[in-house]
Amino acid sequence: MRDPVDTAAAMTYHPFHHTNRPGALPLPAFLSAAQPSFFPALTFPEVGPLSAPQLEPEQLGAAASEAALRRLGLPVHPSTVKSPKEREGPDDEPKVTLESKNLWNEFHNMGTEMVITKSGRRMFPPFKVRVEGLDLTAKYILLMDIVAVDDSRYKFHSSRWTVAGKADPEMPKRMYIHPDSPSKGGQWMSKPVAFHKLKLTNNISDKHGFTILNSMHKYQPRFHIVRANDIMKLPYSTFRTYVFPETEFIAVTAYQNEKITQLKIDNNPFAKGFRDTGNGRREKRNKQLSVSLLNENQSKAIRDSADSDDSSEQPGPSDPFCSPGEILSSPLMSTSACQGGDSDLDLQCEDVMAGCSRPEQTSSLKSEVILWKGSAGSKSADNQDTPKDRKLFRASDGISSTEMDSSKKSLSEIRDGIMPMMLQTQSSGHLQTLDFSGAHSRQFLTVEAPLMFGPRRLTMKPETFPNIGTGHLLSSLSGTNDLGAGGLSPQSITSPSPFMSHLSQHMLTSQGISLSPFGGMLSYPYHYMAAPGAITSALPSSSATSLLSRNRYLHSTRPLMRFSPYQIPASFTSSLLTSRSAGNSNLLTDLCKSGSTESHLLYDNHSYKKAKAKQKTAPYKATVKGSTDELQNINKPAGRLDKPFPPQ
Amino acid sequence: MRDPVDTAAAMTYHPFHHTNRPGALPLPAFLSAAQPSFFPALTFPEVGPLSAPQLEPEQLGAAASEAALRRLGLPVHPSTVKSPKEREGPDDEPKVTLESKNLWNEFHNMGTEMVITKSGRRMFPPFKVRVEGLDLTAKYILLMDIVAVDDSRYKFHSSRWTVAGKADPEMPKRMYIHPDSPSKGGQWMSKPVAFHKLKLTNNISDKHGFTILNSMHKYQPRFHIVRANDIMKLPYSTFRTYVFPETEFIAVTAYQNEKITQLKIDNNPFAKGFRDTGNGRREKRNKQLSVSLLNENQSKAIRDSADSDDSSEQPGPSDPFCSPGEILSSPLMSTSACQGGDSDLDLQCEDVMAGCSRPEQTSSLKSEVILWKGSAGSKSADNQDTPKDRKLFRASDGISSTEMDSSKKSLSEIRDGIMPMMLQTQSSGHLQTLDFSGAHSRQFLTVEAPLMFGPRRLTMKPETFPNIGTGHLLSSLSGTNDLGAGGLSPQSITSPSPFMSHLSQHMLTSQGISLSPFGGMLSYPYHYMAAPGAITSALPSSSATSLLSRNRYLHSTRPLMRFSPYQIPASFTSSLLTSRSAGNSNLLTDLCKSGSTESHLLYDNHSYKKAKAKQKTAPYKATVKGSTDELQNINKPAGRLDKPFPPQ
DNA sequence: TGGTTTTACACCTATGTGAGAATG
DNA sequence: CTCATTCTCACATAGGTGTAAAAC
Repeated sequence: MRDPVDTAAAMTYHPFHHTNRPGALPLPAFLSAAQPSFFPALTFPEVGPLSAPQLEPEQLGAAASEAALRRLGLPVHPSTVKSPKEREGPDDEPKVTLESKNLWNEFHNMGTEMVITKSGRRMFPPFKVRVEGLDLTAKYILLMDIVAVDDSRYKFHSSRWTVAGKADPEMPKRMYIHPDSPSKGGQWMSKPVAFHKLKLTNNISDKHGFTILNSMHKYQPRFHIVRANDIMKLPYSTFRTYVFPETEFIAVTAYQNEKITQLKIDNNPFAKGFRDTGNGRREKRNKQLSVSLLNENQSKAIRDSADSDDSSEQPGPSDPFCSPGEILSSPLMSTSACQGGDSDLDLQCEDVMAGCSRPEQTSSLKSEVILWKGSAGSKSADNQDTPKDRKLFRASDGISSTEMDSSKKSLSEIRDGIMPMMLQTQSSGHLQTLDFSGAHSRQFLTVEAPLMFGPRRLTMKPETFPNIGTGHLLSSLSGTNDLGAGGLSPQSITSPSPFMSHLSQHMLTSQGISLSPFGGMLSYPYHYMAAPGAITSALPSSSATSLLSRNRYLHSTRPLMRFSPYQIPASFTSSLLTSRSAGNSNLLTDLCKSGSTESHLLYDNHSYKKAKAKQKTAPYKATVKGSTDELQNINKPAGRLDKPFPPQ
Repeated sequence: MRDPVDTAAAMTYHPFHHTNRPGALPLPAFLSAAQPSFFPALTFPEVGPLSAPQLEPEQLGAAASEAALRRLGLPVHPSTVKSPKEREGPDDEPKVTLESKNLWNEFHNMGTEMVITKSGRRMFPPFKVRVEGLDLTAKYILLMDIVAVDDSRYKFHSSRWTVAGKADPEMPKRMYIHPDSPSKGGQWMSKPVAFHKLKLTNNISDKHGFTILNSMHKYQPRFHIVRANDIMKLPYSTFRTYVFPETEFIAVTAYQNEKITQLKIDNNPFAKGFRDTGNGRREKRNKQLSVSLLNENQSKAIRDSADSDDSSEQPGPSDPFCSPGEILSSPLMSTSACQGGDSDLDLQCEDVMAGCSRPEQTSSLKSEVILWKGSAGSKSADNQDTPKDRKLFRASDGISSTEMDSSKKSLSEIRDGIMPMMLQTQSSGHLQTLDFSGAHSRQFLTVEAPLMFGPRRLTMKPETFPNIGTGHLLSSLSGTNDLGAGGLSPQSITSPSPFMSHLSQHMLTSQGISLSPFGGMLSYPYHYMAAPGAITSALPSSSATSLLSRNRYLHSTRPLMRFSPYQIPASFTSSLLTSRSAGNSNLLTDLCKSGSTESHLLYDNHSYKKAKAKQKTAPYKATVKGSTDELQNINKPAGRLDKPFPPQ
């Protein structure tokens, strides 16, 4: 990974222009072979840039590879039917590069852990990407979300992570809209796009709009690009989803692997106080400094250089701003970052550096990227391993990308028991004017756009999705866990069904703004929040109700089925579009009240936890079937919601 | 200043292409008139881009204008003799724009104050510039320094700053090399260049490499661009110096003007805790919120938006990374930032935003800039006022720029008692290999380049420079205070003279690296540092000694003469090239020891202060002449140094 | 008991406060 | 010795981070 050769040839994913790296390693046979065989009869009326998986030689470390292989339900090419004119053109084949790849890989190689706390915790290797290939003047909305990787719960035993049963139910995932959205392509491309404000929490009652994760579960951050000049248009826009396998992590409430702890301490500027140099951090440590001595030292030096690095906007407190890990090729440290070629300092990294928005970030261009290419649809095994069973297309120097268009009609064909997931949105909307006034003297934003939600169709093959999925898209599904190949029949918003409950739900709290299709402002977790006094939103008992996102637990009396993170593009999601911005809740709540609102205490923290605990002991299905009472308890508040959506 | 018109036409300084703004105000007559008359017979074999002052209409506020007028000794065109082939070509006419102009102006209009503390303090409106017009692939070194504006000491009385006597002696100023240096033009231009790490201190024993300033004195930050692919080549490279008058400030140990305090609180993310919203900051306040109500509110809202802004690299702790002030045209707040035209949110600021590296920084493009154009040579009055006496060329929408080339032979002619300062470097160098190893596991940097220091010639007219000058270039001069028109005779390194003591001194501590022409590493303030145990550096008593920079106080037995900040390009400086990077001192010290070193406790803090105090009561010259004993005390350690440099 | 989770803490960086100290 | 100007320093605010012990 620190191979000079790697740094020489920057590989970023680009749909059409894949660079073949000279020193590229051969792609595992099963992967290469799998590619063609898995898409024999899939129909791609309009083969999008991502429909035909582009395989790149793998470059990731062993750990990364393993983890990668374990992940299935990869990106799905929606193969939505788009007329040529509707396509976005050649300028819309954005290339996305993960920043701090080296750092991410270091973590990934030993099993990244992300602490989740009640008050919310940032991700440490910060999730930051560099985007290229956007239309300079077109506006885009960039988002990210974090979805469950599988339906397993993990435990850290004897220095290794092992599966420890079925996953706990996932809370609906929020789509985090980058605060700068919408912005012009030129702006987005001018510098790496960071998602620092996205916080992770394990507090299911979180009112900040943080991403709620389950401890000891594995997650995968995803990045989305949507060409839209208005957040209100998100639901009908094409989502281009990028997944960087090395950003996978296991959520924990306390670090399990000491090596991870050490890596965090060594790299996170905010944890300087725990570094060996003197103060704090008593015992432990010492031994785990040998993970890969050379690498460690190198990267350490590199990271520390961030201290003296000034290039970032406003590095702030000692540099917490500059993710040290991405500062890998500062001109002054090119010797360590770019070991290849030139002995002349001045000539190093020239090609790579040129055009980079930040010298420090150049490194990512030099580091390899794993390309995960998802095909249309994938069959999901119960758990990890047996990669062949899955339509996982993986390659190095790339990322997986999915494109879906929820605003256009889409059709799909089912072949070989595999079918691309499609969502058809036949709008019949809602015109509303939302005046977003952030609290705290924030900037004002007035949006006036039609918000349309209409009949939608979802066609899919259930097995395609692991039991634990995004949850933020279709957080709950009615029906059995093994539907026929024909999948669920199309659901229309006019015929409310739990199945569609989350499809149209919309919630934006980016920039402290929450909006709902109902014309009111909603406090962040309105659809499952149990916070006293929190207005949870309007629930017109008519068709509009189907637009409301509901927690999957609402339907726990039936087997839960969730989409795999890799299979459900965020575009369908729409569910929770949030952005951390505490402090505005009052205003939002008030605004919400002004609309047609009702409080829905879906369930409380306590009962939820109880259910969760229960689940840990028994397999998921067992829980669903055996302890319905418990879940019923959780879903009590859902009763109301269930009315318009009879358990089918 | 918030005039929409201003924001429409972005004016940045460009040597050849000066844009004439429609609504430009006429330039003060004396300025226009002064220009030609002051350079009647000056010879400019190769008229550099800056030799002929370009005047731009003024746009600054009253306060800014006043301050600007008060400043003299403006940029000097070195008129160095450069053969056509040696010139850098048309690609080397960089345009530089100060970021956060609005914020800077807000501060400037009420008298910017910068707190200096023992432990070092950042500047608050962060000094950040956007550079354009560089050669994409050529390497550049960007630097900044802060120099005294005049030789006055100030006091804040009855809500206004007034002169309170002669200035105290200045400590040698360090040239802060941007940590990313050297980097390609493309890299520098890809985003604003920030100098966050530069810290201000009043601790003359500072070992961090911070910039040492005198409290209650006025300073002017300067920005320099040097086309060089190696830091070692700095001394022989052409420096393009840019001065933004609105960044002028008075150093204070405690804020004097409450309005400034409030502005800081309102804008500095790190001071959030003092904002009115609840906690901290008890009394005071309330009234000073009316400076310009509308503006205040606007900017306030704008700044606060930084909180939700995520676009910066790693906003880190609460956003300290994004200087709120510069976040003036975030896409979401364009309504307030861009008052003109479109009502459609999506269409606002399009032209301005396009191509900007950061949406927030776009604002600077819209704000006016003051252009200060210095001509070759200037006559300096004793103090402020009487602007006519000075060759001050000033215009709005520009900055002053100076170009000097210390690596080429230079000749000058003396006319009208005014002569451009010139420095001729006839190299006869020193080949050395420096291995820079930062402490703290920092990155490694190995530089192998010839470091040449040879016979040099300095021709100048003493009166050209105010008594208080940069100090970092020629911090002390032997000879009388009023030399004849012929100026000092050329000094050669082979004939050591105090006059040249600082010319060749070289010290780099950027990235925690200090290098000296002697092949050893030097701890930062080695030439005047009094810290116990700190190695102050080698002082070979041979010709090499003349390369060592020495504190001006070493020569205080003679009248002190310093260059005006505007007249001495940093290129000659070379004296102190530093960059904050504490913690490396040990290593550096050790390395220093490995060379031919000796400890020189030049003087201690106490005696220094004593001398300073003394100076406050009596005019500068008086001090020099009358209290030699006091100064002698300070210079005691200098005795050793004086040996090779007999008091002439 | 043991695996998790929670929580009060201490540390880091940055910033302004305000009382007390140093200086004149 | 007093008064006023300056300066210093312990604090408190803010936010992020891991720790260790307690809680669950």
